[in-house]
Amino acid sequence: MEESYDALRLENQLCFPLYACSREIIKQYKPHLDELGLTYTQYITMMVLWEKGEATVKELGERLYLDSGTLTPLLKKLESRGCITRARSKTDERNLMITVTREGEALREQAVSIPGKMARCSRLNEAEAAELYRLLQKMLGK
Amino acid sequence: MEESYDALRLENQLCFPLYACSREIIKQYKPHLDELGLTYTQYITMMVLWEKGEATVKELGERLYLDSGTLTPLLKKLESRGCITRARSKTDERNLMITVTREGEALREQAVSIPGKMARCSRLNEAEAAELYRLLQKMLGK
DNA sequence: CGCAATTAAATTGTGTACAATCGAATTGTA
DNA sequence: TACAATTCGATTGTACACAATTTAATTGCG
Repeated sequence: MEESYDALRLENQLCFPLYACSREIIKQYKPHLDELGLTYTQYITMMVLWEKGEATVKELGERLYLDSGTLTPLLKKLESRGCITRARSKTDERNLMITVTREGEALREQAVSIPGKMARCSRLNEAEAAELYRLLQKMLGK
Repeated sequence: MEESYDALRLENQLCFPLYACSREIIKQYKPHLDELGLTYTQYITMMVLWEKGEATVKELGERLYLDSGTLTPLLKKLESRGCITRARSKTDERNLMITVTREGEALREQAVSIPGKMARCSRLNEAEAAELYRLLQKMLGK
């Protein structure tokens, strides 16, 4: 009747350190993002938009693995802050086009120093970070 | 005036794949956890409790990197489902002792098959999973 | 063409996360 | 021993996440 519950131990899960690590690092971003008045999710959304200039909600969702239930309220907040505009596409009104404003572009200049600050306090060296990146991409099927 | 915003590209972040990967894997747990009526956070909480039999809210928080703002409502739900009991410690009333009930213990038998099911659909081989685990632990300062 | 199927966002409801604050119990020290 | 400081959990408020449903626009097929 003695059963082994070893597989159920928290230390034997890969998912838990992934989940914990993700949240811990997002916490480390917070003081830097507070200076810009952005949350982490808003920050990665702006990253996609800074890179492309504009994108539909659908494209943002595919890139960030987020759905409209998360993005719609988040984008409305970014709009009310003046960082982006939201407008239906002329050619297909189902699509909502998100565009970075001048004010949103200005925020980019403040954001550009953040990756360096974060890299400096990482516990991994460059090779380890690269390997971690590779494994995560593989896990995501990329 | 030409500036490099390369560091701000989503592909150049370590945090984003970590965050995306964590959420994608938690989604893969969902159909299995639905059968037990547990959310992912409730599942890892039960994992700690199954292992120890009982723990204070503080101990759970340290182990799971969660605070009372998250744990208090979650534990009340687990209590109302009959999986755990919540009782103040006799020796120090500030501590709330969480104990697994017989019903909570029964859930463990259903949960024990989950890690195997999850491992089988992973895209990483055993060596890669071990290396990923090591890097995440190092990142967490463990 | 007409209309069913599909698509894109928005909405609704539940459940985390987490910062900040509060209140009760305990501890350390003058 | 008073009492300030600390500790633990609960509460409040904001912001995601995400499943499920709804609404409006577009597409494709008979």
